[in-house]
This record gives sequence, structure tokens and C-alpha cells, in this order.
Amino acid sequence: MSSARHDRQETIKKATQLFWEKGFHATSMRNLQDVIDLRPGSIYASFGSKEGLFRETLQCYANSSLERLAKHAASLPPLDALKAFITESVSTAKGSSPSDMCMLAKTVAELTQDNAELLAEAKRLLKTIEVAFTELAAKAQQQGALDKDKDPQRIASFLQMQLMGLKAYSRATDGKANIKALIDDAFAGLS
Amino acid sequence: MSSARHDRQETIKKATQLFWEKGFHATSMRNLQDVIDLRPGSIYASFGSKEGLFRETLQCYANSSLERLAKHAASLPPLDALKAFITESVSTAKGSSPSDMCMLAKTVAELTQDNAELLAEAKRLLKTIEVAFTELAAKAQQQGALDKDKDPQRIASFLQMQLMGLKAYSRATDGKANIKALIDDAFAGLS
DNA sequence: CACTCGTTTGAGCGGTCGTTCAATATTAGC
DNA sequence: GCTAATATTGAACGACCGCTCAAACGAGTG
Repeated sequence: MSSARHDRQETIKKATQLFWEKGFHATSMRNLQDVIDLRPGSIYASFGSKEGLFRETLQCYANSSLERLAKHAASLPPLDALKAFITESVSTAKGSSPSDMCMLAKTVAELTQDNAELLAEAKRLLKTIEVAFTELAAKAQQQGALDKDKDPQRIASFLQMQLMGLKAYSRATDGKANIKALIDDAFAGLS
Repeated sequence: MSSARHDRQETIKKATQLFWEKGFHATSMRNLQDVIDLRPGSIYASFGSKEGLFRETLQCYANSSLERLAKHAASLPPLDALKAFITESVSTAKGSSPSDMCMLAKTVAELTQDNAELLAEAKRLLKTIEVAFTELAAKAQQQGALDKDKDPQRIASFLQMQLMGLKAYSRATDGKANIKALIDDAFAGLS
């Protein structure tokens, strides 16, 4: 269980791509077997179930999102980092990435109480991203880039909501819409 | 085919509730058979396939959305009607309605090219709602409630994006978030 | 009431689903 | 190089999927 012959991280990455593209229900185990090149026994020995594997892909996705955000925060002022992160999230979603949607938002949209644990996990991971937003918003206030009378929490939830809306709208319009204008409008009330 | 013994509209309504709640893939025909109280033969005689029935539920959902919007537009100034519609869409979604999500946005998020026709239909219906937004935005400009140098098309797409984001965020937070504040923030740039 | 013809029924089809487990292959320790 | 321990394989399982169709039903007509 602990020392697998295959590269666990690599396996999760490949599974993430597939789940992200097709969603939980539309992805079959046989689909996964082909993509991650493992037979059912190995998958179940490593991850326990389809749900178990999916949970790890959610965490993988959330981690890489947080890393992207941190990368921008390291080289840009907080508010610019937030805008850069959101712009990147929405626009890179148009081409190379599996779906145009946020995988966590897509999961929250798809799942019901029939998969309560996965639904709760996706919500929890979204919250961790929002917390990172809150920290950056607070930092922006300290640096005077943002009104100090605004609640950083409220700004963070607003940005999270914008990100969800932007990705969903981008997908609904096949990226034909003027996304850049929409992002500018979204940030208009802040800067 | 044309004269069914069951109430076709009532059947579609019930199916809409179920599809809206669980999504296309997670809703089984046996599920539907129970809810709409028809046996498979009748369903296939009336709607042809699961996809055919789903398509009609999408149209049913879009129509009732457009009717709600028209209802508000009949008794309120254009901009207030838009805000009332969005507020209603997001807040009624918290309780009685099947999902907290917009059924069309949920469908666009869930489906892939494996169901290309349904995906295209959901996108098309979203666009019809956006067109209604555009008309109201233009009317608001004529009445001086909105800057005339803003493109009504751009305002409409912004509002559509906001609506998608609000519903998705509301679902992700179990409606615990301060949705009213978010709506105010969303409209802050307009009024 | 008998006949007609479109509607409804529901058992059941072929296929795919997530999952299991005995058999096999691979590695690590001596 | 043998053995014990562990990872991997893949055929197969029961359950459920979307869907079909011969048979039963029932409203309208004469």
C-alpha cells in the first residue's frame, strides 16, 4: 500500500486531467484504467475506490491552484497578484486545460448528497482558496491599495464568486466572449 | 404521439425538477419512471430518448426563467427588474428549488462533447436569457438609469456572469454566505 | 356492445458500471 | 538463489444502465 511500483503523484495527475474534463459520474473506471495505465486491482489497492481516487485528484487540483496563486503573490503586489491569478485561471482554461471550468466548482455543481463526502471535500477546498484570497486582500489593505473600511472576507468571497462566474461564463460561450472586459468590470469596484 | 393520455407539460415539469436536482448523468430512467409515474414505453413514445426528455426540460426551465424576468420587467424599472430577477434566482435557490444552481449553467458544466446536442442547446438557451438582459439594459439606458456610453451587450454578459457566479458560490457555501452583500457588490459598478 | 387503433405496460435485452480476488509477477532480505 | 512479502494483473461478478416490443388496455365511434 505504502510503496507502490507506479508513481503515485503521476497517477493522480493523469486522473485529475480526466476527472476534470469529464466530471465524476461521466468518468468510468475503465476510462481511468486506460489513461493512468493501471489495472483495477492496482487502483483499488492504492486508492480504495473511485471516490478515494477522486478525492485525491480534488486535493491535487486545489494544491496546484494555491501554488499558482502563491507564485503570483511572490512577484506582484497583492491586488495585482489576485487579478493575475484570476486572469490566468480563466484564460488558460480556454485551451490546454481539460475543462473550461474550475474543477472544484464543477464538482460542487455536479455532486449531490449521494456523494456527501466528496461534495463536502470540494467545498472545503474552495474555502481554503478563499482564505488565501482573504489574506491577500488584507495585505492589499495594509499597503493602501484597497479601502481599509472594506471587509477583506467580503472582498475574498466576492472574488471567489467572480472567478466561478467567469469560468462558467467562459465555458458557456466557448471563450468567444470578451473575457478581458468582464474581468476588468469585475475588478472595477475594487481598484 | 401527439395525443398522450398523460399531461405532457406536467410530466416535463416533474422531470425538470429531478434533472435539475441530480443532473443529466446522475438521473436514471428508473428514477424518472418513479417521479413522473410512467413506464419506459410511454416515456420513449413521448420523448424518444433520455436526451429528448432532457432537452425539453431545459427548454421548460429556460421558459420559466424568461417568464419570471418578464414578470419583474412589467412592474419595475428595467435595472430594478434585473436586480430583482437575479436576487430571486439566487435566493429562492437556497430552499425550495431542486438545486442551488442554474440548471442551464449546471448542464453546461456537466456535459461534454459526448452529448454535443444537449450542450449546444443549453448554451443557446443561456444566450436567449442574455438577450433579454441586453434588451432591459438598453431600455435602462434610454430611461437614463444607466450610462449611455456603456455597451448594453457588455452589461448583459456581465450580469449573466454574475448570476452564474452567485448561484455557484451560493451552492458552494450552502447559502451561509452573505449573498445580499455579494449582489450589492455585483451591481455596484452599474447603478 | 363490439370493433378499432393509438397509448401504456413491464419483463427483459445487451451492455457497462464499480468492484473483487485468486493467480501471477516483482522486489527485498538473507 | 531461495524465500517471504508485496504489488499487479485481468477475468469475472452482481447490479444497474438506457432502451425495446409483444401484449394488454381504454377512449371514441357506429
